[in-house]
Amino acid sequence: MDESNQIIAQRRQKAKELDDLGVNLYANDFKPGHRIGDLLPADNDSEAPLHAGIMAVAGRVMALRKFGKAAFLHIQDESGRIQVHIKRDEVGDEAYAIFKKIDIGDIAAFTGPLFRTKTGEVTIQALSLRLLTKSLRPLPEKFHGLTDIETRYRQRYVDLMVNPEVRDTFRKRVEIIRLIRDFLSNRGFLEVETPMMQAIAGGATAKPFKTHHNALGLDLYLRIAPELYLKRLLVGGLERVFEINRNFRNEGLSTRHNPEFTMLEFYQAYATYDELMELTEEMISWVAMEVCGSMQISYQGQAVDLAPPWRRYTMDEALQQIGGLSPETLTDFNALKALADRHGIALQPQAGIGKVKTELFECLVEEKLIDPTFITAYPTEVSPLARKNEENHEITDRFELFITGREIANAFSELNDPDDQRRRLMKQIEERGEDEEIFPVLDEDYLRALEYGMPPAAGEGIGIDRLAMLLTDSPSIRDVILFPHLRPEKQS
RNA sequence: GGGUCGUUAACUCAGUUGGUAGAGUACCUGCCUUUUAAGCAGAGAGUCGUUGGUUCGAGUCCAACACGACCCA
Repeated sequence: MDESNQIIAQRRQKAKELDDLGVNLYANDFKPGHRIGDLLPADNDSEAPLHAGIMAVAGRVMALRKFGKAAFLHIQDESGRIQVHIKRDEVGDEAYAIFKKIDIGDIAAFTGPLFRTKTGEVTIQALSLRLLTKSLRPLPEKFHGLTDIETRYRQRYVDLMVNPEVRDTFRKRVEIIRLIRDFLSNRGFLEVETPMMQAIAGGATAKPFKTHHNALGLDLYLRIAPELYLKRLLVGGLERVFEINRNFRNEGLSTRHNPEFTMLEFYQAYATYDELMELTEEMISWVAMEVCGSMQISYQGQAVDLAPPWRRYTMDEALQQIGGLSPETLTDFNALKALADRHGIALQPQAGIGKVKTELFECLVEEKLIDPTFITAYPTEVSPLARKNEENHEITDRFELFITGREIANAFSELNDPDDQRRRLMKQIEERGEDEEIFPVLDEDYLRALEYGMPPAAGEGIGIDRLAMLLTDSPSIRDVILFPHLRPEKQS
């Protein structure tokens, strides 16, 4: 696709010819009077009266059918696509000569009244035209469009231009986030921003990206979670806070993982994880209703019913009823370890019964949870920031939400006992194994904050990308991230 | 990290047993004032991902590498 390409050379030649005629190839003095979508009758009503008067629209030329002294073309702006009819007799010889040098892909403006063609299509009868931006590269073919996945991700601008369903997906993504903001704001949550660059990357178990601040002579990490900062705000007296922003994890890429991804976290003082289950059901089903028009949706051919209430299992129940474990196995550490071994699960020597159960759950149960399902009673061993259950200290007051076999949310009543928190973080550090990139040091300031007293609270994280995948029926996380990470192209 | 598949014109794709590369769209020229995958006629366009190897001869066979997709870890 270098500059010696024939089509590009021809377009550059046309651009030069237009320039020689005194046409500004990159004019910025035209103000559209109308959005294209506003000119088109709703529901394709073929009887609807048309707007009267002279319309002035601008957009990208997406299709062009020339007939010598007249032509039809389609121009597209963000709101829609409309046909334009242009006749030499209407616009004059000079303007028509310029029009003949306009290519598919150029951005142009047209003015004129609306009419219907004999096939009934609402069309602008051009009285004048302006070239606004010359395009030097050809658009993908009109019928098959752009389907090559690599090009679609690398050149998302072309993907967005020619694939309306891609524009639709990203509009829905924006809408999902807006609705969540509204939902939480209406419940008195305050949207806050906490550091992306952290000296200690806490709040989750993941490898962070490392960076360096020159003036401070300080290594910093891109955050893997905002959790510990948001809970500091609870200490400070902000009783309902949320943040929707990027987290960064220095791990592999897949259809479900991008190294930077968008996370909602919210915290509510004096609430418990039970209340957050209700809030989550209400919020996600409402967002689905608003975005998809129904709570019964389809994901990759699979029916998913998002209407509350949602199923709830404790982890032990799920392991028995869905994973097929017997009650005896569930309490027999050696039997659990043997079962894990049979499923090829590699366990650290220090792994306790809670860790083994969690691994078995991920292996045997997770992918079978298609309709929304809350899994509660997570082992304390795998929940270092969650409050222990009052009756049973081996489990926490925590849930995770699974839909279509994927973890969508993780929430718990918060641990606010500073001494217990210190012990649990220390245990994590001791057991981190050889991987020192995880949990580099104890976050003493967080513990100090807890010592001031954090109100009892519950908090939750929801993966926005995965929620967007679900509600836009997208098979890959890359389909809901505008510019997903790929290896750089070779520079020619 | 491992496995499978893919990479050919701007786009979407063919390419047989190894014998100097094809189509549609796009682009260019001509005709054409209600078309919409407009039509008709004609022309041009390729480092077959990269680098090696086998061979008289490689898009095709072999190897390594690059990029991507999917699956597994």
